[in-house]
Amino acid sequence: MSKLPTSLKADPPLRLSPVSYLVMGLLGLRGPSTPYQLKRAAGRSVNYFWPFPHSQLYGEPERLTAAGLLEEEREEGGRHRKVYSLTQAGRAALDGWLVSPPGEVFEMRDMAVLQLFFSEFMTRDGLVTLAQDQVRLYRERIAVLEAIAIHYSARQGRRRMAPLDLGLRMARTCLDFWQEVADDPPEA
Amino acid sequence: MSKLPTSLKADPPLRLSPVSYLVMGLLGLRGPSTPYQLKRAAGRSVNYFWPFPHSQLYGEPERLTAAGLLEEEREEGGRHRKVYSLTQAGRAALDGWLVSPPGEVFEMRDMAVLQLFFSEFMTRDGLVTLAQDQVRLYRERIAVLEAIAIHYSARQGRRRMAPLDLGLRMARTCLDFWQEVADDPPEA
DNA sequence: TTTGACATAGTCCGATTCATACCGTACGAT
DNA sequence: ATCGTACGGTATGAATCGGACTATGTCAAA
Repeated sequence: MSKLPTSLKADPPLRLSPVSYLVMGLLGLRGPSTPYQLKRAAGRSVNYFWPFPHSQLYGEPERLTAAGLLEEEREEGGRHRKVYSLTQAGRAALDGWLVSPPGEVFEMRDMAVLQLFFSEFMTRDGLVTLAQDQVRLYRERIAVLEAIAIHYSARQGRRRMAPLDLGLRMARTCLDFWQEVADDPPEA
Repeated sequence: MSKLPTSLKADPPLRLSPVSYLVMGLLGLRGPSTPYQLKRAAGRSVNYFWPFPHSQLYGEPERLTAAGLLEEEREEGGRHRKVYSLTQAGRAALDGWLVSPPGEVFEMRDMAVLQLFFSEFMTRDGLVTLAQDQVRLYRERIAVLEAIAIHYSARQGRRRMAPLDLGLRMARTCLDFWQEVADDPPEA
C-alpha cells in the first residue's frame, strides 16, 4: 500500500486539548500574560478542577501561536519574557468550544478511596488512621478554598466564583464522609 | 563522563503505580482472575474513582508476574487465557501500600466546570444549556450507581460499599449545584 | 452443518502527557 | 562584590493514553 500523496494543505492536524482551551480562556479573562503568570493564576483556580503539569504552559502557547490562535510578544528589559495574547482566531476557537458542552461528568482520582475499597485487608486502626488523615487534609483544603473565596469575591464576577463554590461543596462532602468513617469505621 | 559500572543488582527499579496496587487489590478481593474479568470488575467499581485505560490490565499483570508479585497460569481449552493470582510477595506489597495513607485529597477533572469558569464568554442561554446537560448526566450517573449499590449491597461487605456511597454523595452534590445554576444562572 | 452476526477477549502502537530535574537570570540584602 | 533566593523557562526519558485492530468462541437461523 502506497502512502497518500503529500497533500497541498498538509498541515499537521493540530488537536486542541483541554489545556489549549484553558490557556486561551485564561488569556481571555486576564488579558496578555506570560506563561509564568498563567501558572500562578492557574494554581489558584483551574488547577482545582483541571490539574496539569506547569511545563505545558510553556509549550502549549507556542503551538497555539504557530496555529495563529495566539500572538507572541517579547518583553523589553532584562527578562526576555514572552507575553501571549488571544488573536481573533483564538477568541473564535474559544467561543466555539464554549458552545459545545462536554457529554461527560467529572472524572475523579482518589488514592484514599482506592485504599478504602481494599480496606478489607486493613486493620480497623489502619482504616481509622486513613480516615483521620483525610479529615485533616480536607480541612486544610477547605481553609485554602475559603481564603481564595474571600480574597477574590469582591473583585470577580459571580460566574468565575461558581467553580470555587462547587469545589467547596465537594470538599465538604468528602470531609463529612471521612469524618463518619473515622467516627464509626465500617466492619469488613 | 563514563557510565556507572554495571551493578551486580542491576534490576530495573520497577516502579509500582496506583494501577499496580489496583490490580493486586482486585486479585486479592476476587481471587484468581483473567485480565478481562478484572476489566469487567473494574468497570463497576474502581473505575469510578480511579479511571485508566483497559489495556493496562493486560500489560501490568505481566510486569507484576515478572517481579514475583503475581502468579500466572494458563487456562486449558479453546481460549488460552491467562489467569493471575497474588503470591505471598504480592500480598505483602499490597499490605505495605495499604498502611501508607496518601497525603493527598482527590484530584478531579471536570470539563463542564472548566467551561463554567470561562462562562463570562457565554450567553446566558449557553450557560443554562450547559447546566441542564450536566443535570441530565448526573441523574443518569446516580441511577447507575444506585443500581450497582442495590445489586451488590447484599453480597458485599460494608467496607467495599463505602466508596460507592461517597460516589453517590459526590454526584448528588454536583446535581444540586448544576440544578441551581440551571434554575438561576449567575450573572457574569 | 455452513454461515454469519454478535459478544467476548486481547493486542498493539503512535501520540500525548507526565514529572521533574535542571539551567539561567535578575534582584535584594549584607 | 557576592551570595542567596525567588523568578522564569527548558529539556527529556518514562509513563500513559486511547482507540483501532485482531482473534476467538457461541448461538441461531437457513
